[in-house]
Amino acid sequence: MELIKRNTDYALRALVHMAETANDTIHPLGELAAVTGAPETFLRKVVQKLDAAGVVATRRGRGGGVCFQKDPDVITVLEVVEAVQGPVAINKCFVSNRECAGRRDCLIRRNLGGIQTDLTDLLREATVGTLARRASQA
Amino acid sequence: MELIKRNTDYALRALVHMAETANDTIHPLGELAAVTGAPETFLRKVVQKLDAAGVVATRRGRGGGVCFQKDPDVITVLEVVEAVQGPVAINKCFVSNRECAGRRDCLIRRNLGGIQTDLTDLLREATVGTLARRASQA
DNA sequence: CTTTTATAGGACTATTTTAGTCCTCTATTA
DNA sequence: TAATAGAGGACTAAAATAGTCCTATAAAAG
Repeated sequence: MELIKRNTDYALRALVHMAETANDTIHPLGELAAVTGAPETFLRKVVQKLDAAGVVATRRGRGGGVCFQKDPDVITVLEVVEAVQGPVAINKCFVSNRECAGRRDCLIRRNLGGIQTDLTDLLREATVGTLARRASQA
Repeated sequence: MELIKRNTDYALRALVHMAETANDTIHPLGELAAVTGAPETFLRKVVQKLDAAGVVATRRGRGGGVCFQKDPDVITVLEVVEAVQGPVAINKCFVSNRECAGRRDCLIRRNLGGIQTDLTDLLREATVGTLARRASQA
């Protein structure tokens, strides 16, 4: 099981690449696709989700592309994962209650809630900004 | 994304059920299937993996079934997840190096290793024994 | 005002993973 | 030796993930 799927992996690599230049630089998709190794059409879908989540902004037409919509230092890994993949859950009980419907007697729900919280906290501690700084220390 | 898939969910529910009786009680698969809501043939596969991992032992023939091979208090959730689903990884980089092949310059590998470690630690802290005790305090 | 460049967005397909079934075989014990 | 219970492999089904394609729209340059 992999927590971070390919789409989020592409997103993180693209965002860290962007964080290595001035924050208002506009990066065309072609550039991001080259840097991340993602197919450009696929990366576009990923970027659209980051846009919808308010992480990046996009511009069409000549000179268009992708730039940050907020400071990389306040963009958490959790935020990116959730924007691109959807909610992070330890199991079905924590995804819209569709499995256990919040039943009081649900074993998993009652016992693993703490792990769920700790996991999301972990993902909230890392930001795109910190990743970029650590990445640039060769 | 769900960290705990259905097979592991079944496994945990079955193990906690078993932990609520004497440790050497033999539970036929039919009983475990009824308690967990899993199809019996599917649950058998799950039990086989727990057996291979040394978590439970099985007996064939009349009066046969499944019992603990070690104390529920030393069976960690991580152990169950890994036995049933395979390795827990934050992303491809941490599954047999097949994506980044351990490259020094792999962004994800260098930066998210800490989260990987913290996550497995979380899953190691909970045991079947503690889950069972918390489940029985209605 | 039209050509060029670049993203938007939806429908579609392919691949992989997860879930579950089925059938034959072997072990156990009454 | 009949009945019961798991072993193990081949197979199918369903769902999630990954990726493609086509048409439309926006922006800027000429």
